[in-house]
Amino acid sequence: MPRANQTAQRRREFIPIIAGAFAQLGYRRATTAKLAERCGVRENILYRLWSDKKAMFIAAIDYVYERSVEVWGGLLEEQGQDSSAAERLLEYESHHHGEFGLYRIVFAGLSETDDADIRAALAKMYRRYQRFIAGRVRDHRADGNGADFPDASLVGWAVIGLGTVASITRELGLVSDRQRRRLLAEVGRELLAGRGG
Amino acid sequence: MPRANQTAQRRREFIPIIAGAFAQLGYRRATTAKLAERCGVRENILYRLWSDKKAMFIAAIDYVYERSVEVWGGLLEEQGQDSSAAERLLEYESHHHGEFGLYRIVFAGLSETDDADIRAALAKMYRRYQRFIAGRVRDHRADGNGADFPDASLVGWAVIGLGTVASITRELGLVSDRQRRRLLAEVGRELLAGRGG
DNA sequence: CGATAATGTAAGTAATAACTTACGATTCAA
DNA sequence: TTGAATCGTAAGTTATTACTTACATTATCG
Repeated sequence: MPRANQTAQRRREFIPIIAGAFAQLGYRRATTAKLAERCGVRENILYRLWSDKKAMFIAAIDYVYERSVEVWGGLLEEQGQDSSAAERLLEYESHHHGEFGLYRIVFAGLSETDDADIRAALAKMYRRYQRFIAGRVRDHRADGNGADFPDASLVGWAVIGLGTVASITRELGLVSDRQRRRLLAEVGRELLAGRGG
Repeated sequence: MPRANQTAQRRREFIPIIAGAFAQLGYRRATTAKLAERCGVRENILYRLWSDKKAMFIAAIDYVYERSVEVWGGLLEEQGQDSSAAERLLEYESHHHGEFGLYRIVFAGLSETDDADIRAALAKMYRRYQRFIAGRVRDHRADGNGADFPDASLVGWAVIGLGTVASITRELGLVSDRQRRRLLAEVGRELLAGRGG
């Protein structure tokens, strides 16, 4: 009998490295040669694990989203605080957002949006992201904090927009870290609270 | 004597076409062959007008920004209305935003941010864009509408974020046109007004 | 052991795309 | 008319890169 198949294990081993490369370099510059080099193997090894480069990219999107959700999930479980999960999420993001390269990968993907599979992967990720945030906003408001306008689903999108622009300003060195933290905290809190509608 | 040099004229003639191609295809997919084809000439003609592809891209960024500013400038001059310029800007953007492909070009550029020249062009564009919006927000508030918190400069960035996420949702077909309009109008108006701080 | 499938290396291939070169055609003042 | 610069075409060239193939090595389990 031959040796056991380690495919799943190796995928798990390589995908953080691959995601990091896509985040750092973008889709096109992250050549398969570079990906392989960073993984410490030859290209054909990667091609045994994924059908093509696109599949590697989509796997990276999924991975990076899951990492984010893990962190956010942890924030939800921090009980016994007087802040809501939504507030903690904002607070966390204002300090650590974009840590896993989510936004850089998204930008890379958005330049490839005429590819149906990449579009679908991004769309799924955004939908789940927005739903998660909107849910936290609803919880926050249900606890008697703030009004119901603009509605939580719109606020979900707006918070994503806030995170995106925060990433852009960091990427391009447009504002100081302190200001970026204020942007997320002050505007984010304002969106969260809504208006007495 | 030879014939007159038409360089500037031709640049003006081609750049909208080139900008359109970059917006539609992204940086890498907009090959110089395609750009030339759309302009109805051969590649070397473009290379006589710009030193390289990067220069074409940066020219496209500038062009697209200037088109936006033209439109917004027009909105400012519409006097005799009871809405402020900031409100009209939001209203306009909620219906027509992204018309000139600004966001698609930006996404393309953000995937090339390790190129110093492209970074610089994008950074300049963002700074001017944010300053313009923040100025309108200040005017709006100075007329007695709303408070001064969060401050106009942060709101400027937040509005850009709003426009960005609106473009993403459209790009990926994530929300209906109607909801996207609500996103810009309702959340935008909320940001504009600020809180009674 | 030893057969077998997994794992690895190294080289190759074919397509693409940025950029160039050679050269002919056109315009226009002198 | 003509010479010189502009304007145009058509064909290279060179580098890159996604993906493949051929083949050697290794680990496992009956």
